[in-house]
Amino acid sequence: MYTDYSLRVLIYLGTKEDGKLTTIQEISDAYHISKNHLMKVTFELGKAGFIETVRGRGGGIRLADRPENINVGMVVRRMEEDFHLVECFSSETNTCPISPICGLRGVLGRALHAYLAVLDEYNLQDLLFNKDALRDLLRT
Amino acid sequence: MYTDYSLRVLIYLGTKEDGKLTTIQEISDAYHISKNHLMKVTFELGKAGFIETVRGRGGGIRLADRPENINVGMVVRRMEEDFHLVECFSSETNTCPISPICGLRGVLGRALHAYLAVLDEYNLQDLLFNKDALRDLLRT
DNA sequence: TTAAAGATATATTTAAAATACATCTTTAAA
DNA sequence: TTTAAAGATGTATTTTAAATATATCTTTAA
Repeated sequence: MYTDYSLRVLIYLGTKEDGKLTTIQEISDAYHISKNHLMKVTFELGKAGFIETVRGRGGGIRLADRPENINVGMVVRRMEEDFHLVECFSSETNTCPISPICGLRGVLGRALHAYLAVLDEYNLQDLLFNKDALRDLLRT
Repeated sequence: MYTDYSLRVLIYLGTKEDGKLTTIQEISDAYHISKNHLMKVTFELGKAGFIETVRGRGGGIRLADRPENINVGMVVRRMEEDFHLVECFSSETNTCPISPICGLRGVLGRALHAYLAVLDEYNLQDLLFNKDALRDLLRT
């Protein structure tokens, strides 16, 4: 749900010097997305432990760890709560009568596993290989 | 978009005797989903060549090929037009300033590829291994 | 010729995402 | 010690897309 914006926030923070704080306003300006919405994203990123948040004047957010240690698969798993491809993935709302014996969930589950396995091969550092160019595009 | 219902329609048709026609009404009743919506799904399934449609009295729909020859990956690819995980996947509406040099699209693209590769390993016949039980659940 | 079936366009409803608004808490600086 | 800048948090509105509904048309077997 917050996956897109979460990754963008982490990329933004990754272009900053280590330990430097960044305000949500600044990221909101850079990507032209709602500051209020970003506050929720950063709140979740903080709860999940990917970033540190510092309240009060002079505060802001920063990566909680080095980019090499922030795994893309983990971020997606934490920020995208339901990978609900077909109705039967969420048992509360499922109404499909064949779900008890249907092979679909297994097949789609295996596919999802493969999807996340690829993301597990990458960390934030891999997305920052051209850090200088990213900085340029984000500070114009 | 139509993926869930498309697969359910194909499973339903797969439980029928070869060549037998099934009305959309019948499938709508079995799954308790909107007949009008299913008509759009079957229309697309027909256009994509997965089913044959027969208009007029006594008409209906049937699989266009044997279940072994209907690949799950192909169905998902055809029925789910946009696998739009982050904004930059659809260039028309993309506003992300870093998309020209961002590594995210590549990584997510590779993950999507792995996802579909798993689905490519399965065909409709694989989803019908317990055809009799499926029939029971669908005709009650 | 009529009724049953799919074809097709438009409109409405529903649900979720995105955004906006408002108020609170924290904390550094004046 | 007050104030302003920052994040925290809850609620409401807007936007978008999916799902459903309505209506009319075409096809075709009985």
